[in-house]
Amino acid sequence: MNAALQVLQDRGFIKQCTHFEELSDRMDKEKLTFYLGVDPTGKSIHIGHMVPFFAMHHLQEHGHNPIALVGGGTSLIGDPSGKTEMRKMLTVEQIKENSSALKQQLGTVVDFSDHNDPGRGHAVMLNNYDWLGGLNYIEFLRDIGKHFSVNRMLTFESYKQRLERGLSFIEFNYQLLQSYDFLTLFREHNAVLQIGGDDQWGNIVSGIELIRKIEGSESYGLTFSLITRSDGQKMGKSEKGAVFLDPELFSPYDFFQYWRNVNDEDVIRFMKLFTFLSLEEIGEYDDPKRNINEAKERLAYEQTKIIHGKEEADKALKAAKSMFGSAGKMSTEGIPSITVPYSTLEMGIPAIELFAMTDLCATKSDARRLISQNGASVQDKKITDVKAVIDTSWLDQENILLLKAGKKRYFKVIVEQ
RNA sequence: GGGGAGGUUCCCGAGUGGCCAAAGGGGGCAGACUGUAAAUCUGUUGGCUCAGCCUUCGAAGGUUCGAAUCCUUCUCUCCCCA
Repeated sequence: MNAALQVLQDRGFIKQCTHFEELSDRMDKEKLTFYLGVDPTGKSIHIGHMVPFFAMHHLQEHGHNPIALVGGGTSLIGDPSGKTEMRKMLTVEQIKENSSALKQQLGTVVDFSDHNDPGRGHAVMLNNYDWLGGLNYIEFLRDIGKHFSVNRMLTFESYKQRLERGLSFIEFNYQLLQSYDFLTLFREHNAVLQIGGDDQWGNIVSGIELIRKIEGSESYGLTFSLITRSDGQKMGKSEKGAVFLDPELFSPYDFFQYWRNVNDEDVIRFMKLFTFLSLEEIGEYDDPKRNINEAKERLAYEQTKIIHGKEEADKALKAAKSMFGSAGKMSTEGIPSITVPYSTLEMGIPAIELFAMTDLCATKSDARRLISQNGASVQDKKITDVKAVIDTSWLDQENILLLKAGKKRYFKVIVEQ
């Protein structure tokens, strides 16, 4: 088997492939250009979207050339695959904004630079709005639409589900546009392989058929397992909402904690998918005699390093160790914080208000609840009185208040003179 | 175009004049147990100046001492027929 495919196989990425043998042979002979569609539906992607990008990374490292295709045109429509409802349509401006943020985030795993490393492929980012935006409806129907059979489209799993609940015509066209994307990239960039999550299987296959019908050429599709957690929770969802890559939306410390707390059953699998550690090294952690918490810590560290950089990863690790470690001086670096003026504390501030100011509690009622349920601490002292007041006597020598909610959510309040 | 069913608190989903801040489940949070895990059990889950008050049941009006519940108009969704 081709080396690059072997890597993906061994790491547990691959779900389905249109013609595996043929693709493998071809990848042995030449460096391919392949593409992956990304929907710019938000300011930030979250880790649930990352699997295909890690796959992209591995392929790039083997010399193949990635195209990250931003769905600027298609997201004006919304892909019905796997969704129970129609998606919100976005404006062109929103999409532009989202796209640039996206590129930066993808840059953490895919190298978009103009490097001269001969072993590594060159990546580009394109936007399908460039060719979909000015499309002529009549021409499109005549040239592309005639190749699609409605009967066949209705047999696709992704449409079947939607037929129960209702499917608008606009969404029904999504498959045609995505197929047209593949055709365009095939023609203009010689892209012969499309990768994506397994929910994209139907759309990918359609694209391949379109290319075969119009160009008479072979192209390939490769999909990756949709990652589920062993507890059935959706990947990338946490109590704080989606685990975004944008540090503004989801702090590196919480990001680290998210990975630190994955289920036992998921650790090794996630190490393979979400880190660049060698399989040998991962194998060492996959040993029942070994403390599984070491593996979790490593997973959290490596993943944070990839997305937020070494510095943030070190900080998060250090903070985690001192917070949860038995002894030693607390290191509060890397813990999410807010800054308040000294005067706020001088008069004393109700603990409820203090907690409500942080991300630990959404409202004062929330803070009240936390305290009455014995979940709130300041400087490691449990607050049991709902009416407790915090003043300057609580400050440590660095003028910091360390707040804790529950057993593992920390927040620090920096008091400025 | 005709006919029908609906829009309830984060989600699903009860409720059809006062006992409704609204059952039940899911999810979240907290506590117990632990390994910063899972599972399990318990509590909690609109806001606030918290024994009280304020704002919520698609939107706006109306009836009533009193409306998520009744009436009117509007709006959106789904289904059947054309």
